[in-house]
Amino acid sequence: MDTATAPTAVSTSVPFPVWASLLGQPAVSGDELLALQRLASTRRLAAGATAFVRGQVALNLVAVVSGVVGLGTRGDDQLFHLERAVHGPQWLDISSAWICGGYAQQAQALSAAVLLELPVAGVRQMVKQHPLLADRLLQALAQTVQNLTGATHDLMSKDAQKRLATWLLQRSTDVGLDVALKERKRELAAQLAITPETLSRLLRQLMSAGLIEVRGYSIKLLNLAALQNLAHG
Amino acid sequence: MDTATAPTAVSTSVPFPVWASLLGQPAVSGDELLALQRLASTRRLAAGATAFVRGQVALNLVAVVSGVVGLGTRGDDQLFHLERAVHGPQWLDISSAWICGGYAQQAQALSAAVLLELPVAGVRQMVKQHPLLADRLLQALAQTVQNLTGATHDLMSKDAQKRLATWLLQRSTDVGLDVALKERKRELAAQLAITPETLSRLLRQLMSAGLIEVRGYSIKLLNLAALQNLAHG
DNA sequence: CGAACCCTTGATACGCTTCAACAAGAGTGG
DNA sequence: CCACTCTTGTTGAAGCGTATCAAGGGTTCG
Repeated sequence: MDTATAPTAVSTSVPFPVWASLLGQPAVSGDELLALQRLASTRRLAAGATAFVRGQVALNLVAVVSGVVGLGTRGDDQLFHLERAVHGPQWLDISSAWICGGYAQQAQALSAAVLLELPVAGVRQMVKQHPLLADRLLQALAQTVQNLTGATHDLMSKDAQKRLATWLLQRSTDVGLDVALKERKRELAAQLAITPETLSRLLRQLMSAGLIEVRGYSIKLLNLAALQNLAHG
Repeated sequence: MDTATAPTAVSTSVPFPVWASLLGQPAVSGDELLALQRLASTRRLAAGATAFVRGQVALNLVAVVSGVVGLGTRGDDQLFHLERAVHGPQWLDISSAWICGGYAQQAQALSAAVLLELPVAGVRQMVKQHPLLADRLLQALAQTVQNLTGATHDLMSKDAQKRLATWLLQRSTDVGLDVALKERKRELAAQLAITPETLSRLLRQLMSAGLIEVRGYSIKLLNLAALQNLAHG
């Protein structure tokens, strides 16, 4: 257990790059940033701790500053069924708070993590005087919509192999031809909406076909063209 | 063919209830509405006409005023694969335009339809002077995110029967215990991400179990409790 | 050392798709 | 009017894709 077993709400300063990552380019002015800083509060979560549950009244825009937080639903038997993993710094939920109603999902820290919480009431006030902030928030929400649209599309019209190929290619553009898994394979499987067993079989299958090379948590892409063909064909 | 074979861009006035439906409550002021009216342009689409295609640069927020427009992707062979049907008055795409990049999906009129287009550049200007509009847009986007989150969740953790039960119950709350299909069954199937054949079998199955009664395009729910049990269990 | 994970592998089962055939309207033209 | 075709929904048989269950190997850690 960490020293921070009880989630504490402290007004710690959040580093600038975090804001840049959340609000995108062009950067908001230092003026607005200061106001945001005053509004924001941070919360430390121990691994396994719950950030919020489905249905809980959403008063804050929530972001992950550092660490990994999983989004999903609690199963019937208290068990947590992971659907998506969010690595900081990134928004965790910018949609629920704008609407009267609760969070749509449950969030649970997969590692020790630091959360950033922005009371939506305060943000509403700020938006009135800082149009640029409104623009950044609209863009962030729009990006979320695009991502989710892509995810739904993939789920509806691609099989597991195609989804895996798509995921590998997306990761490769960030890093290079070597994809180093930052997550457990079971978390990757959850993101792809398949079981760990199926993921294992698919990786073996792609390896046998000579498209990739798997060594533990490091995957080397050997045949980009074939992978792209798989992903989009 | 209709009289409007060529999509025409005319600055027709859009009725008030449409704006109310798009922007939600509390209503924006008449002042802002007038400015929006000046900004907006409408486009008539014949059945089958294409509103926009995937990748096309998105300059407008797009809404359906009346009629039905399908969102999906063009298959390999020019064929259109339907993923979601949008009935007017409702937003068709409020996310793509905010981001540098194109539309995420293709949109095609399923019936004769009227589109409303708002140039995002103009909306950006308006947002600076009308904070209430910004708030309404944020809410609309947030609602879209919630809907998509729900959709992805359903796809990942519910089988076809559960999704159908969920859909029936959702429709029933709007209308009553009789659900009258406004769409072809194949469109419903597409929304549920199943084939028409499977939908037919599922309906028969639920009918045999005495949970519903199907007569053509009208479905009567006979056992709400059992359906809810199916949907959420 | 055993315990607790994580990943793998195999056998089997189930859900859904695909393909093919067919019935029931709706529109069309002889 | 009938024959024709087009569309929509239904039904059946077969097959693919993925989940589930069970077992075993590799680590890490107490």
